[in-house]
Amino acid sequence: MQTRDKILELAEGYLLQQGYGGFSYADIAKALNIKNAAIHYHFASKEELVLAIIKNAHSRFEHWKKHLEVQVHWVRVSRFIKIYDNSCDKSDSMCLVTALCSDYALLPTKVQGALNNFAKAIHQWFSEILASGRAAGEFNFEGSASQRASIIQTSLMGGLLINRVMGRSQYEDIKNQLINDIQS
Amino acid sequence: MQTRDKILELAEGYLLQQGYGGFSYADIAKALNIKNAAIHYHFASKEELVLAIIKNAHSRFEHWKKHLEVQVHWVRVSRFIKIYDNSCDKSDSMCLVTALCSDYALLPTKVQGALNNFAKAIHQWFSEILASGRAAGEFNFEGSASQRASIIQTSLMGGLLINRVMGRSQYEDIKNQLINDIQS
DNA sequence: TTGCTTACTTACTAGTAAGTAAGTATATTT
DNA sequence: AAATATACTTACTTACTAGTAAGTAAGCAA
Repeated sequence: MQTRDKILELAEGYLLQQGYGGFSYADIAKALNIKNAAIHYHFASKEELVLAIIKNAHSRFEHWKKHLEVQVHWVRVSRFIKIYDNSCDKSDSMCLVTALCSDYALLPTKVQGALNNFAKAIHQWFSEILASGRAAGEFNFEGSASQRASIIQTSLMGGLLINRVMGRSQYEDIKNQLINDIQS
Repeated sequence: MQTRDKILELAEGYLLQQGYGGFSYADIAKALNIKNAAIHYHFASKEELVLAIIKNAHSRFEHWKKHLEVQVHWVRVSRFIKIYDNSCDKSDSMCLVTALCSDYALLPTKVQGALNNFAKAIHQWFSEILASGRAAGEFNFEGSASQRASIIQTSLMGGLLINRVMGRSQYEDIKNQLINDIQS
């Protein structure tokens, strides 16, 4: 594994745990036993580094989407929720959207833009799944698919945060009830 | 208004917008046209300052609760939601729990503890309102009151975050559907 | 074998973070 | 009038931030 990829992986981990302002080049350098400047060689600025993280996550999401196209709607939804479960397992991380939203005011404009695109892509995909899943009789819920998608997404985002203070059981409670709320 | 209170008010505003790591004594000093060290006179450390902010918010919450005891359940719930609306209005702030949860790993232990108590108090109050409101026939929803409280609270938390990238209309969508979901 | 690229290190800068020690002006108490 | 407390300022420290300039060792290409 190349240094560049190790930096990306580590930085993403830190970002999800501490937010944009919560990690430094020094943290990464120390963990990889390289020098601060070596990171600057691969990513000229923190802006570029985080931009690369978002780009990576976005492209992973696109592949994940395509990979799941063969599945029925409820499998796709449960896999979507599983992503948040994994964040919970992985040292009480936030999701990428949450981590960046919470530091939104500190973000360089380009990072805000990339985050915007990513958040929109997730919401659009999830809304479509819920809409066509309902049409297919797999789901049953009140309100528009877009509204239901927003509630589930934001509740999982908040759930990962509240997990940090209230513990895993509350996250599980939320998740189970969100699933119940779309059950036909 | 005393300097101490001005510091508290300003610091809370910064905390809600930028998180724990996102504001500094210098920011506050500049805004109040005093020196860095003057803040240390009132609050020896950032830990003490944020502890005072949480204590303040917690006691405001207790008074608010008591003040609303005469109201029917649905008024109390709509006032609760109104708090999040106000955060949205006030320069796209997060709520206090969100702001602190997102920087949880950076928080001094005492701050984590105070946050814990505050988050628990909110959830407990809200669960009780939903439970007794349902018993009184004012609400109708699936699952336990605790689960429904968690969903509404975390979804509003996430809603305030997503408002920053997706705009106010998505927040409003979430809010309206959350209300619909408990309507009898 | 000379030159160029890759992937760094060394050594630094300017700026900012929280925090502190000592001094000062004003008001209050004795 | 003298002593004390309040609410600061001045001037500083230590530690860390992102970022940079210059140098270097290894590998590949002509």
